[in-house]
Amino acid sequence: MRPPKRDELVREALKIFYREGFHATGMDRLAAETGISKTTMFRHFRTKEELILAVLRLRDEDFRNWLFRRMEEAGPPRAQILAMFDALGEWFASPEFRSCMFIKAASEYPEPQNPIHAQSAEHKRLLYRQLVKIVSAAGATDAEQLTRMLLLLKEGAIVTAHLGHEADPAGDARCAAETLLAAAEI
Amino acid sequence: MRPPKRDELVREALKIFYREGFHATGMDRLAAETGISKTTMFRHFRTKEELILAVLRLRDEDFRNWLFRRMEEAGPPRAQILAMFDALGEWFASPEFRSCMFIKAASEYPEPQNPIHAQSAEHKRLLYRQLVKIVSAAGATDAEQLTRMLLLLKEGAIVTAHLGHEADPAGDARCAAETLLAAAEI
DNA sequence: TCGAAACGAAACCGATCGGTATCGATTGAG
DNA sequence: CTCAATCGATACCGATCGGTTTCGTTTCGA
Repeated sequence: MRPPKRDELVREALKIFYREGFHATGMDRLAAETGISKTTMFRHFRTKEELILAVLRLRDEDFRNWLFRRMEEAGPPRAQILAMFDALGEWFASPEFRSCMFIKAASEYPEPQNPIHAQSAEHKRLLYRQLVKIVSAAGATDAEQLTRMLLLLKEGAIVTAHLGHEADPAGDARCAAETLLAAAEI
Repeated sequence: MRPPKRDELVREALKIFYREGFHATGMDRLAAETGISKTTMFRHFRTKEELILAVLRLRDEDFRNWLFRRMEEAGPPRAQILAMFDALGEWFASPEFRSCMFIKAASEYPEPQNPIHAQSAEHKRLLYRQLVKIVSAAGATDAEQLTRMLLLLKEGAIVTAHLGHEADPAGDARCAAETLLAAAEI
């Protein structure tokens, strides 16, 4: 039982930051809602920013693990790519869905040199590197370009699902992705 | 010279909110940076939220006017659609670019029933209605679905340009759009 | 059993939050 | 000229911000 409170804090803070936003969530309310004292919080993290960075690290791990595990279950590369959009659709349908944590973080910390912004960008870079392997395996001629296009659809679907009236952004994205794959002879 | 300060305030507040975020910008600092006294600010707007809503109304008008005027210059419907992505590319290249104001607003006010969130959603809806006419004129069989797909690319390009390492998200989006148009026989 | 480390309760810090109150100066239309 | 509306300066309000300090309690391995 070394630092269990630290992990518990990061997990709980993730939920609250995701639900309410970063600036809107004060450390006092964080302490009240998690049941973890402010003293303990600031013993593990010297600043709020450090806590946020830890939260984003956890989210990056959780999200990429979840997404690519879902995709792997689909079988061959082409099916894996399309399965990404099916997974997104399930995510959007959950009542807790409130857009992408990293898009939100970058929105609240807009300067590119900000550590929180930079770490959010890193998440997107890792996603890209992971996806480009699958697109390559699917036999794409220009796998990098196709990957970038597919990720545009993914990001667009996320913000549209959060902001939109649209019935099924994940389905639209999947449909567009099928067209892109067909044009790439995949 | 009826209420010139009001308009000036909204214009200046737009810049600052866009640059720094909503929660991060206090009314005191807004007064200091605009040179308009807090007294006057609160005479025109009863709350910060009312000011933000006015800012978003202005932004909605400005952005849609700018974008669709740019598109009209391109000539026929198909060229107009592609011109949207060229316009985005120019926007991304400007040093003041910091993502989409409405995506940011929805990020900071995540609950759908929040007035700021709702008004941001309304902007996206107006964009959709305007674009679907052009896509229809281009001769699309399912203009609504095609419009939704094109807007996914647009939103994806915006967040990727803000968050990304990517060299040219607008170019990638345009390229994907060309594929979608070709598949729709346009 | 002892000591170090992890924890909590609570008070405290200066700064800033959104918003108000008071009062006097400026201005423009009748 | 007058009167009402617009504006600014300044001080103020209670609440909350991120962060610290103090001190007492719990826990667990050596």
